[in-house]
Amino acid sequence: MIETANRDRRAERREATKAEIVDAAWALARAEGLAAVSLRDIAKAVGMQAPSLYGYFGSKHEIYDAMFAMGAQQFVDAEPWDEMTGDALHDVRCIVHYVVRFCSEDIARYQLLFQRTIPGFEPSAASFAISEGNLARLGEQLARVGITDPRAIDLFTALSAGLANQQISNDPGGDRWIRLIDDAVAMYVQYMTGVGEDPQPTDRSTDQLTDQRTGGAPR
Amino acid sequence: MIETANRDRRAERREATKAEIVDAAWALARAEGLAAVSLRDIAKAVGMQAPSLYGYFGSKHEIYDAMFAMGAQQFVDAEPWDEMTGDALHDVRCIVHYVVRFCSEDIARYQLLFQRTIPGFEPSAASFAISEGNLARLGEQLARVGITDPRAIDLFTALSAGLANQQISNDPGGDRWIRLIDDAVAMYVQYMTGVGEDPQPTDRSTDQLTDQRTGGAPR
DNA sequence: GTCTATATTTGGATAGAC
DNA sequence: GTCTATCCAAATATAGAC
Repeated sequence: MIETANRDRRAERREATKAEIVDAAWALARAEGLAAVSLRDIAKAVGMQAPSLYGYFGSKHEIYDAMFAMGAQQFVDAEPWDEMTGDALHDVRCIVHYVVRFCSEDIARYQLLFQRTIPGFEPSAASFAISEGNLARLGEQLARVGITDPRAIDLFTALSAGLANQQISNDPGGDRWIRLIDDAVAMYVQYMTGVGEDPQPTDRSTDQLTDQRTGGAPR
Repeated sequence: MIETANRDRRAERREATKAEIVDAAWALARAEGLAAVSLRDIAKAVGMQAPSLYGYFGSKHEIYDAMFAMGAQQFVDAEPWDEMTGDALHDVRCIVHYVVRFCSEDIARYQLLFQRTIPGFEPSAASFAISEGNLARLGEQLARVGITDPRAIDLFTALSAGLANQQISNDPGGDRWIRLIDDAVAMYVQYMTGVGEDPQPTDRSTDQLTDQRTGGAPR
């Protein structure tokens, strides 16, 4: 019994140290860029020498994999699905806001999770499963507001990815494309659900994009 | 006179060699990834030793810069603007097709031109000017079909970038998002120009995405 | 578990002969 | 202009002492 207790304590300590290492790696990635992360710097950040890291991870790629899993898990944890109302416009808007903010608030995380920027790195099956779960739950939510066609879902991901990508690439730290989300979602939902219900819905929605803020200089 | 002629020939030869080096660098980037390009490999590809490259470029970043300029110039050269008709739907569709194909047919080029994947590299003013010219001409074309609002243009770039990004990241070599372009453009143009002109335009367009190809399994 | 020491590889870049 | 030789730095990873 005492032995088991000791083992548990040791295992807990070990997991805590691993988490500390991954946290340090993320901090470095955010500060210096994902590709600039080195074992030396990680070790220095946690008060170790580089070789000591091999007591916790078998290779640098294993650290990347743990980072990947952590990032994907963060997406799960902050999911906005208790805010869903069943109204398509509101719910889709809410989801896209969440996705774009999640991507643009941490570019390094975005690159590791959604781009292929680390040469030779691929997430393990376990880590990748977290990501696939995210996509599946997203599909469920879209289905709940009546969007079930695979092509419609692909268009949704393209729209979200495009807004996030432009925000990150062309206005990092700003909100130039974030401010477009509501209009983009209006366009999408309108196209998906049909606008025939409202006699003249185009007047208002078109104005939002073509007449409003015409004088506003984009960054 | 003879001296000038000799100088010209030498200059031409020099430019030809520089072009050869940049071509080799691009070939390596496409084969091994942008970050995996090394001076040694470039030199080997053109039949030189690594230090000889410094007779043509002052640093590796200068080679990246020349690659950037070449990629941006390729975008100019293949521009589809002699195919413009003045019809918004047709022209926008044509432009998006061009952009998405340009991006997805060469991922290394896409990464260098549109993502920030090389740590510490920024294009020179001259190279960047080519890119800005591209964006400006794109804006002119959109204006010609009545899309002038900065926000509308931003939404256009987001939509194009999103389709290209998803195509590259999730279906490289395929056409899963390329096949969505026509629908995406219909959605966009419909939202921009207003659908009030057509009594019931939503029936057809909605069907395209929600009912058509429902059984088609996405990759 | 952590360290020091080191192997190994691979880069970019420079010096100087030819 | 191109070469050989070399420098220097940085990175991953391993061996073995403590």
